[in-house]
Amino acid sequence: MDAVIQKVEKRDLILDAAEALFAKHGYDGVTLRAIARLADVDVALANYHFGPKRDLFDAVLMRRAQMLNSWRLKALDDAIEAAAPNAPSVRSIIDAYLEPLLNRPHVEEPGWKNYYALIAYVNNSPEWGGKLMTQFFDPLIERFIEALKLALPDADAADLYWGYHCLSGALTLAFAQTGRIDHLSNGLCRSDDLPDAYTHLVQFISAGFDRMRT
Amino acid sequence: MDAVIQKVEKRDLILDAAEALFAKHGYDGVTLRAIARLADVDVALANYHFGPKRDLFDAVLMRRAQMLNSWRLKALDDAIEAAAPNAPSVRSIIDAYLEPLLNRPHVEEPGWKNYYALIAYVNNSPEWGGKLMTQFFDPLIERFIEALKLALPDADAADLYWGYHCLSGALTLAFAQTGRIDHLSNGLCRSDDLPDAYTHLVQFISAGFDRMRT
DNA sequence: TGTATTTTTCAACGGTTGTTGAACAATGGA
DNA sequence: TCCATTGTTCAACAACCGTTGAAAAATACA
Repeated sequence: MDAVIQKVEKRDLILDAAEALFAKHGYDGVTLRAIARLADVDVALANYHFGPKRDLFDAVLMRRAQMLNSWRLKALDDAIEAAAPNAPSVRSIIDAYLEPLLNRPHVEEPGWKNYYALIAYVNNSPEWGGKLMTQFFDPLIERFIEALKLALPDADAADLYWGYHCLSGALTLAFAQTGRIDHLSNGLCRSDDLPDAYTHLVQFISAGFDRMRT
Repeated sequence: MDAVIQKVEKRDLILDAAEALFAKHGYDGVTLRAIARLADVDVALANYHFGPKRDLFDAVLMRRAQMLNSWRLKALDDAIEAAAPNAPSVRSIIDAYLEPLLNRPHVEEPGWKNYYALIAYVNNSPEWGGKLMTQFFDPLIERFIEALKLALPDADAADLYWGYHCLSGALTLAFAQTGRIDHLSNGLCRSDDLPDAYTHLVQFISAGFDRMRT
């Protein structure tokens, strides 16, 4: 009976609304007025809490990036530890990268699905892909590359980087839920079935790295 | 000495300028005035030739999609014929999908690099990825899926569709030239080196499909 | 309670957007 | 040459943009 009624801050409502709209229409396709309308809040309030529009965009990206990075880091450490003193398997490394996207208490929350679509937008944008993704995610990804070097000691370094690039592109598109695979497969596969996408991604991407075993 | 001086139509200048800007900033990040300025043309002219902004965007997409589709179709037919009466190899099919992006007389033309970046934007957009990519490319892709079924007769259909989805995501990101892999690899790999990207893509993606051999 | 601080609203600013209709220039066939 | 068609420019429209400063409301603290 100690139900905690948490007051929902308007600041968070703005973040949620911005996340949903930025994910659907990109940075320039969204107006502060549309965000304010969806959050049921005055236009000026976004500027009060976050400053200019661009800073609000960064705040949306940052919020979940920190959570995701810590989950992935722990999953990777667990995989390495579980295999010690042997090297971790390729598959366990790829799984540590993907599994935190799903198997956390948050899966149901629609905000995360929006966030995955937003990351796809950012990752593929020549304007921001190089800078923002590097800033938010690459320190962690260095760790995954290092782990892959343990699993594939004879692999060429450039091959590993290009391999991760393939993983990144495949993952962000698959989790962007664009509806394309639904059309292409005539309904056999569904964009919004992230667990199914996850299963196929692990399989397909692991095979790509495994071939680097010389 | 029969040099043909071809008059450059302003209509084409608008298409080129729109392509370059849409690729960099997305649909909503570009104004008709910016396009007109880059093409050195009056604002109203875009509307005269293409109608509303959205139709200009479609025209940009369509122009090279038709060329690309015909080249890919021919490359696929050649691969199937070369292997006949045996089934074509996975690698030859993937190569038929990727090779036309590079080995054509146009490689030097910067417009194509812009176009590849633009396709990455469209493919990953929840707003258009499902509709536009389906409309412009999927009829051809059905043919590639059919060819893959010949090469992998025991593979599950859903696996093939998800496999193509991985290919599509990896390809569009790699060819978007976002500069991210440059940062991540500390300059070892270069985003704008499309031939290098192509080599690694063929290798990595072929491995993913090859594992479907049961 | 009264006061200081934070949060939220309101109204408005200058600037930019896509689009339009009318005027002007270029072109092509008679 | 003339005219009809096509291509291009110009000026302007209403609508909307991000941002701001001041007023009002809510909250926190004494």
